[in-house]
Amino acid sequence: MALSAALLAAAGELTQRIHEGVVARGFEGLRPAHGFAFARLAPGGATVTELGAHLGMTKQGASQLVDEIVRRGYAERRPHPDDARARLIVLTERGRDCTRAAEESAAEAVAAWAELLGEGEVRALRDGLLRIAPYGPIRPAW
Amino acid sequence: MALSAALLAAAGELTQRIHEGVVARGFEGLRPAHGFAFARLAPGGATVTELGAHLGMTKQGASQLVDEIVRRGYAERRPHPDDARARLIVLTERGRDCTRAAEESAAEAVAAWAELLGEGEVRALRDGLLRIAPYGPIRPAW
DNA sequence: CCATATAGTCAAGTAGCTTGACCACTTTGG
DNA sequence: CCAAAGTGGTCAAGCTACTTGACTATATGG
Repeated sequence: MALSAALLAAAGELTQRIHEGVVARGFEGLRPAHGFAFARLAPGGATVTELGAHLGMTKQGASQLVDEIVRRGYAERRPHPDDARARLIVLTERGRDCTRAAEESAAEAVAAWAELLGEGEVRALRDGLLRIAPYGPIRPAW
Repeated sequence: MALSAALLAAAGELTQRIHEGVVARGFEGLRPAHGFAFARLAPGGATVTELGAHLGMTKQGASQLVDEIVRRGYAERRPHPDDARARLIVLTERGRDCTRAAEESAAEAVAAWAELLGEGEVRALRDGLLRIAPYGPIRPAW
């Protein structure tokens, strides 16, 4: 098995585990894509257009995604402090709870790997991946 | 940035690069999901049901995907040698060319990483990921 | 042989996007 | 200061890649 196949398989596995962990902690009706939205919203919120750029989709698509998470109580639309056209999307308390749940699930998955590989090798993995992965908009893995 | 985020970002980046490489080599109208189908079909073909299980979708969904790649000349449906109900989906010559193009693109991306990390570290990355990634059906990364 | 299971397809429905049109507000520059 | 162009957001319609449900053809096990 090649590096590329292993990487994609590991990413798929991780996504699945995070999602299962989030559901197990009582947050339903969410898809993995929402997690990336939450991550972008968590530090201070974002506009719909910024969110769309981050997720690699149109602002209309992002707006629909925001509709969903607002309807489920994870976020809310506030007037933007500096621009009357814009709205600042911010997480609610429930949204922050859910974000923490996702972080815990991710940490759990990584901890399971640490048992297989050992702490040192996990750190090496992390460092290698960090040097590979560029910052920027999220891309769907497939 | 955490390991999990780096892993997902690297996987997204890789998928994007493979896809770009495949397009650059003249194979259009394909999505990343098709690559996983090709990988399953390459060694001796598979039935629609097997393909669906591998891709984590229903047999109807897999059948529609097969319709597409057959229409574009990448695969063909043959009678199954042992079971008159079933059909064996096999890659055409063009399908095998496309599979090779994808492998080349993946190798190119990995080679670029090797320049950043060095051969040894890439091998370490590969080994670590292989010990993490289980075999089994493909899961969408999100 | 007959009952049940399995492979595949057809048809209709759905979710999650896209594109296009539009309004509200902001920025730019003469 | 104001007109023109740009930007943020939404609404509506359409599309695509799936899903579920129903069905036919073949296989399998008692």
